[in-house]
Order: sequence, then C-alpha cells, then structure tokens
Amino acid sequence: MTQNQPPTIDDVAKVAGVSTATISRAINDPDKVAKATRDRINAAIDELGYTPHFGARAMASSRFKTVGAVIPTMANAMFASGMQAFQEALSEAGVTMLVATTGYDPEAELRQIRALMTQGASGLMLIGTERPEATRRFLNLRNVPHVLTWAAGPADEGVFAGFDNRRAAKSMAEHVLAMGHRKIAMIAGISAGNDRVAERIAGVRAAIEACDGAELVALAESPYLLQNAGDAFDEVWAAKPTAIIGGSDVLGAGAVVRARARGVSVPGDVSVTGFDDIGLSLVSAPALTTLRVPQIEMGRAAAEILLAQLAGGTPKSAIFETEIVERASLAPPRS
Amino acid sequence: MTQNQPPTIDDVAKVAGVSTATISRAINDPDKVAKATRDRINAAIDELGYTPHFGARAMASSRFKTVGAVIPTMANAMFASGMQAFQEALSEAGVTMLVATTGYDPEAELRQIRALMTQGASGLMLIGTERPEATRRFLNLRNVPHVLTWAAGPADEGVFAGFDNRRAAKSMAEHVLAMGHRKIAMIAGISAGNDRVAERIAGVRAAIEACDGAELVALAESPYLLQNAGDAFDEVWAAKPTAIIGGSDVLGAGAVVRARARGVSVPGDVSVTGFDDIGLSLVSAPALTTLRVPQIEMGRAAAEILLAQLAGGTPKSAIFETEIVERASLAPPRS
DNA sequence: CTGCAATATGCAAGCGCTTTCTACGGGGGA
DNA sequence: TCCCCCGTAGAAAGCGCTTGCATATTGCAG
Repeated sequence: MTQNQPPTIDDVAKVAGVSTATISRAINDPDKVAKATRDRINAAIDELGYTPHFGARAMASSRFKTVGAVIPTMANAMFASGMQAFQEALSEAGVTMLVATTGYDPEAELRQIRALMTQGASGLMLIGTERPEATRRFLNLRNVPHVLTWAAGPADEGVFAGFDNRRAAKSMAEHVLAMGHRKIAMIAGISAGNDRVAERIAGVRAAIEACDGAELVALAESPYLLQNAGDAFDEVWAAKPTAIIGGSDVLGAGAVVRARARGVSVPGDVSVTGFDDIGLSLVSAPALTTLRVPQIEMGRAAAEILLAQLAGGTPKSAIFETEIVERASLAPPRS
Repeated sequence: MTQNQPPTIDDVAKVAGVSTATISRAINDPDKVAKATRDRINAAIDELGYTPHFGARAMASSRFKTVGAVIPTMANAMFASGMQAFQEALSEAGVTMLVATTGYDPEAELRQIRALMTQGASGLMLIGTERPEATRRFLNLRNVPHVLTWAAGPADEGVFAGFDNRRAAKSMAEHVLAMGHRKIAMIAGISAGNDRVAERIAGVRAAIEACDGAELVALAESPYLLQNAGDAFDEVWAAKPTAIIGGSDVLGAGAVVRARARGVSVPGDVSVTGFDDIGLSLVSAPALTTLRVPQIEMGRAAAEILLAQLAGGTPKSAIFETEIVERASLAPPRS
C-alpha cells in the first residue's frame, strides 16, 4: 500500500463538477454557495478524504494563524498544565499551536523560534525574560508578536502573562523566617540561563538579608529531577539548616524523599518547602508547604494576550499573584 | 510599532544583488553557491531577519516534513516524557512536531487529525488502538503514515510503538496475588473510549479469574486526578479489599494519600500498586510498587518508526516489555 | 414576456518558494 | 589558439489555494 498523493482541490473540483473557486468558497464561506452545489462538494470531499493544504492556504491568504510555544521541556509538570491551558484557549479560537523545546539551552531558543516561524507561526509564547542578544534582536527585527510567561518584568521588556518570581520566592522565605527559622538552605534549579531560578534565589537572599540573625547556610543548584534533588539534599544537609527552601516542588519532594531515606525527620529535624504546587507536593509525605503558581490562568492569559496581539491590539501584561499553600512540611524549628 | 511584512526571498535577493534562485540554493544546498556570493547572501539574510516561509517551501517542494501527535492531554506526566522523547528524536532528524490534544474525547481526535494534516503534517503519532469508524476510514482513505503508541495490537491494526496493556496489568495482578492477596479492588481510569484502560481492567480480571479463591471485590473508574482517586479509594475501601490495584501512578498515589488521611495504613491495612512509574510513585509514602512503562524508549521508537514510514519504508512494530518495580506499598496481607 | 437586480459560478492572477533548464564565463587540454 | 567542460547564476514554470472581477443564471417586478 503506497501513499497516494493527497487529493488536491482540483481533484475535488473534477469529482464535484465545479470550479476550484467554488470549492474554496464552499469551504471558507459556505453561504456563498448554493445548497445543492455545496452538498455535491461535501460529498466529493468526503469521498476523497480531501484536506486543504495548509501551505497553499497560508500563502494565498493570510488569515490562517498558527502560534508557537517554546518551552524548556515538556517533561515537567510545571509547564505541562500551563501549556495544556494555552493550547485549549488557542484551539477555541481556531488557532493551532506548535511546540518546540530547548532543553534549558538558551542558544537553542533562537533556533527553535526560527523553526517555528518558518512553520508559519505568526506569534510566539516564550518562557522567562532573559535571552541572548541575538534572540532579542531577531524578535525585534521581525517584530514578532510574543508573550512572555512564567515571569514578570517591566513593560519595556515585553508583554507578560506571569508572576514575579523574586517576590514569590521572597514571600516564601519570609514565611519560613516568620516560623522562626534562621539557618536556611536552598535547593534551586540551575540558574545559568534561567532567569526564573536566578530571581527565586535573589528573592530568598533578599528576605534573609533583611532578617536579623538569619543566614543562608547553603545553596545548591540541581536539575529538576528527584534523584538530583536528593543529592542536593545531602549537600545542603551538611550545613545543618533548620529549613530547606526548594526552588520547585520536584526539588522539595526529592529532598523529602532523601531525608526520609537518611532517617531525617521532616519537619521535625528540618522543614522543607516547595514551589509550583503541582500534584507531587500533595503526594509527598509530609505534604509539601509550597507556593501556588497559577499555571492554568497563566496559560489562558498568555493565549488571550497573544490572540489580541495577532488581532492588532496592544494588550497589557497580566501579572498574577502567588499564594503560599500551608501543608505539613514546614513547622517551627525544634527549639 | 506595527508588524512590518516579513521579508521575502525577493527582498533578500534585492539586497544581496542576486536572483532568488541563488538565495534558495544558498539556503538548501550551500555547496552549489560560490563562497563570496554565499557570504553576501548570509549577510543580507541576517540584516533582514529573513526566515523562509514554510507554506511556500512545503508547496514548492515536498521535502519539508512535519509530523503531528494527537494525545489526550499534556497535563499528564505519563505522556509528557514520552512526548518529549518523541519530539527530541524528531528534531534530530529536522522534523517539526505539531501537538494537539483531545481531552480524552474520541470524537475530538478526528478533528485534530484533520487540523494537523491541514497544517502540513505528513505523519501522525496516535495513542491507543480504539477509535471511531470515521477516524479509521479517514486514516485509511488518506493512507496517512501513522504510528500507534501506549498500546500494542495485531499487525493488521497498524504499526505500534508500545506495550501490551493487558499483559502488563495481568502481570501486576499476578504479582499481587502471589503475595497472597485474594480480595482485590481496582481503581482504573475512565474506560469509555480508552482502550488502554479497558485492557488494563481486562488484564486484572483475567489474572483474578485464573486464581482460585481470588475475587475482584470492587472496581472504580476515576479521572486521572489525585482528588478523584481519593474519592475512588473511599468507594472501593468499603468493599474491604486487602489490595488495591491502581490503573496509574496518579490513581495509586491518590489512593495512598486518601488512605493516610483516613488513618488506613499502607501496606499494613491495605496494599496499593501503581502503573507507569512516574516520579509520583517515588515520592509517595510508602513508595508505590508500580509497573515501569518505557515511556522514553516508546517515544523514541515512535519517532523512528514514523520517520522510516515517511522515508517510504514499512517498519515493524516495536513492542516493549514492562517490568514490575517493587517498592514499599505492596506487602502480604495481614494474616 | 421583457429587463434588471441578485445570486451563483468560473477565470485567472498571484502568494513565496524550489527546481529544471539555460546561459555565461573562464580555465585547461589538445 | 581554439573548444569543451565545469562551476556559477539567472529565467521561468509550477506547487495548491484564495479572491477580485467577469460572466452566466435565476427570479421577479413591470
């Protein structure tokens, strides 16, 4: 069974006995075609399994929109639900989404952006604010509508659908300090080329510096994997913190698991917090005190903003508040 | 700042002072263009921020490939890593991936397939084997290369990159029975329109029926959400099972969390198992005994198969073995 | 019946790119 | 010195579709 050439509009025209123009109209603007003709055309389309060719359409007209999203990885629950919401909102508007991933490599982003634009993406959803000069230049040169998510920043850096990572992390650190902890450790993601991580670290630092007697006794950077987070736990545990702030739920949960394995009680011997509020934080035992990131709302907002931009508008950033979700992994230090 | 028209190959040609044909060659087959000319062209491309228009390329040539993946949802770690692997393997081959989701609605699948094909997808990755007649007809009529994943089946149903859900579930049930359990409950996903779930249920049923004295005392179907899994736990717990087989890790972990909340000890009062082996199963306390599904391998295999099909070959299915991962949530019943 | 406005359909010109065929030089072998 | 061939670049024909404009039809008022 070889792959037969996909049927073209000409084939349909031949079968239906009308011109290609009529087929096109029957598809795009059915009212302009008489019912009888339309029925004949639809029958022909069904018979042939005809599907209009995107490239040709995109070329002949400019109303067929596609937008692209470039994210670090899909294998991270944190982005997954936001992307899901983004895609749902887009498809309600009849817009298709293209996804590409960078694997947290900032250099890869520009390549992927180009690839997506080549594919016809007329708008982009990007994560975070920091990017190489070459990427900014390209975006600027081509003046591509794009929305930045999972972060927030001044209006001159672009339009955001996100939240302030520094402020969020600061609030979490303040919460930990308010519990009475003074010797704090942090397990963050890899900060190189990741502004969200850098901001979170900065937020935690700021809170600790503002608090008399508090000290960041250890800071480890770890990939977003349970295993690595466990190793990072071992590393920071050596500094005897009374609380460990995790830069994500994966990191917090990984620390809890390793603590359990080491016979270290949470929150008895050490408190642990997470960040993101994904399912993992609930399953963890003890359940992780974490910071809820409004992923779904962010995804939807990003879609709405992008759609508005494509429609020629200049929508404002949507900055979301985060909130601390108190669960069992954080308690006052043993006195 | 309005969006200026994207530069076309003509613009580049004008700037570089050569014909469009030369530009095209410089991009697609650089060796055919003299170095000096090529440099001039590249400079012009950079200056203008030129990106070839996909539609036009796809139309003028047929070597620009895109493949589509239709999955139930991205917000499920189970698919996420497989998709990530799929996409990575594709992009190594220079093929772009388009993603669409159905939200577990079988009717939505055909719509998404059409949308993807319209977008230029020349191959598809689909989940599972069961689909409405209309979808099969379309696939058949258009003779679209496609690979089925997360499942396995006879060769006449298509080419698979997956595993046998029934056999896997059966092996898990047999493992539970071998531990001495006789009153078994199952928390499965929603079986309507989801062959993977139906197969897993069938596998569990088969194992139990083959075992004297064993009984499936309760079967609940639940969406893949922790909260719902908890409710399902309450439901099946009423039937006093000594072991609960979860149809996925989310389901198993949700059951464990709820059991903890109810003061039911796992595995003391009841054993619980998972399925998939995603991070969740490790974080759960006790860690979930589960069944490892080779998601990453499956994703890569799916990509390789699809690529081979697009290249005109007729690759064979890749069926993977699953393996039970013993952890702490399964123990012999209290005697 | 005729004439005219609608309404329904066809014609053909592109959209931006690739690719075949052709043209032009210039270098090396005879 | 002349030719031929190779390397390089241009001209032009589509790829499958949309759409403005032209051309039938049809229906209805007069």
